[in-house]
Amino acid sequence: MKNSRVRVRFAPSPTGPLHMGGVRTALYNYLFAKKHGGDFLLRIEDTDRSRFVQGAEKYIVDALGWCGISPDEGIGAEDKLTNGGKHHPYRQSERKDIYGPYVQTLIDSELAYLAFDTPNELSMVRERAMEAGNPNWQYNSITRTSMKNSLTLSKTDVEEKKKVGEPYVVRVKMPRNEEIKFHDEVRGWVSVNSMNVDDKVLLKSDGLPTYHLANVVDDRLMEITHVIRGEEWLPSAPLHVLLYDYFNWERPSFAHLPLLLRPDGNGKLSKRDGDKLGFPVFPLNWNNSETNETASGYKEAGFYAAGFVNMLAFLGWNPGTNQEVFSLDELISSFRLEKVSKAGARFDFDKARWFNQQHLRLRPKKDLLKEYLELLKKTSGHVPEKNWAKKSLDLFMDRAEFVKDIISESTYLFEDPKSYDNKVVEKKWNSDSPVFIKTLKSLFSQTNYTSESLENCFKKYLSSSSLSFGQVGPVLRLAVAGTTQGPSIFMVMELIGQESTERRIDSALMRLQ
RNA sequence: GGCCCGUUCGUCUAGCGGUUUAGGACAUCUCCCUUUCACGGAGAAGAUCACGGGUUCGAAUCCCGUACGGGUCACCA
Repeated sequence: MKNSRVRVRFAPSPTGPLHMGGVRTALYNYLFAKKHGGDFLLRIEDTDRSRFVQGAEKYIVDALGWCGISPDEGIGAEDKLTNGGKHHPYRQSERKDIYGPYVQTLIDSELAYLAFDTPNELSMVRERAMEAGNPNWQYNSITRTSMKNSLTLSKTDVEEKKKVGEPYVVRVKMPRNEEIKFHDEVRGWVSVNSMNVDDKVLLKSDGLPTYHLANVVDDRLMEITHVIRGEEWLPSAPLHVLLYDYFNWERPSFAHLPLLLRPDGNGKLSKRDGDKLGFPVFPLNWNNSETNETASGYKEAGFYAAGFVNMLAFLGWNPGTNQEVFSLDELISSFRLEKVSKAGARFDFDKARWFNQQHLRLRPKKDLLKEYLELLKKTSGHVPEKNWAKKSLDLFMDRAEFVKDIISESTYLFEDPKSYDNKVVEKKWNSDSPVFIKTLKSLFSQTNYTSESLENCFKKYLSSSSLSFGQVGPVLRLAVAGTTQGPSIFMVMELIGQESTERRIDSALMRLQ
């Protein structure tokens, strides 16, 4: 497999929306594939029909699409390749019939066996073990000798049971005492004694394979060269590795990624955290059709896909240089599995916002202007003239992390102040103030309403009346904008124009008397 | 609890035996710019590299133990 084309896969189960941890796993897979000129496939692992959630698969495809990490093959790649690719179907429920023969070869070579124990019987055994002080009963090389399976039952009994249709599962036969070793691309050598891994179910009684079997068989069939997945799979990796050996297949490379942790450090980030933690955990909004609640997504929160992806990439990976702001293409060329860290990473929303700010500044002016105008229209209905909008964008974008910040910071460009900042009123507004702005209003009316001449005019007034900027500036700003914050007041006046400025001054004179 | 994985500033991390008075970024604070707010610039504070033993002339870097954290123990993925 050393010389073959790199092929990786992201294989989520459609049990709900994909959360940011899942997106990161997909991202690392994608980056690795693209870095090596390989393929990134999306396979849906829907062998557990009881946990199937309507709309989840579409959500996964949409979310990856938004991030710009669309699959080259499989689900979501139907527009690129017929049926998603030559290894179709890519939905495990549709591959149901593929697994049988593989299970049979294992049974034939006595590496797997049939087990007739009912779920009820099993839970009773577990319960009894629990009472006896064993909290972790396992179906393994020792206990299987006293269970109802094809190893303990006679051949005719087994045939009889099969004939009458008694449900059974197929379990893998784990060796009694063997070191199972494999090399992990991020952790180095990992070794587990087979004693500690149980006789996992390979084929369920409903005829569908479990993840363990399906994942190994499909990865083989789909020619996957590198299995890159979350650390939660590390404990079952020895089983998967053993399965490759049992089938006599060359093992793919494995890489187990560190988990995304909650900001408080207590456990991994999970779907259930929803918005409880004060930030979205999903890439896109997700409507839960049962509860009719919406969990918020990064896209709708105003994040750029590029910023979101950049931020995710740095949660557990670092190029080893001081560069932090990366485009997708830059991530691809810099990505190396060896630079993935081993420890879990706590998510930090502040840093996420910072990444977005960086990407906002990287945006082509044209695109940013378009986004600004669109959001402006959507939120307030204002449709300003393009050149005018360009100026206001220039004025306000420095202080924004998101496009929506530009809108909220610049509302007074569109609407006369509804109220005046109380602190400034108390501090700066006095009996002289009305005279100042009344005079300014008439002086301004005799000049061009451009920031330059307005400012000149203002300064002339200051020197001729021996006034300081501090006495008059804030008062003017208060009257025009209602607040003391923001960019140059002369630029603001230029943008809102003479009529509006004079109206605001008059209004302030009335309301602040 | 068993097994597995991990542990460098509050957070993400650089570091892969000597170039380290442990570097960067976010957050925090100070100053400058702006008589505003941000942006920007300069700077400060912040990590005895979890702890204890080794190995070595020399360890954040290698080994062992302990502690702590996380993951996982289903006919779920």
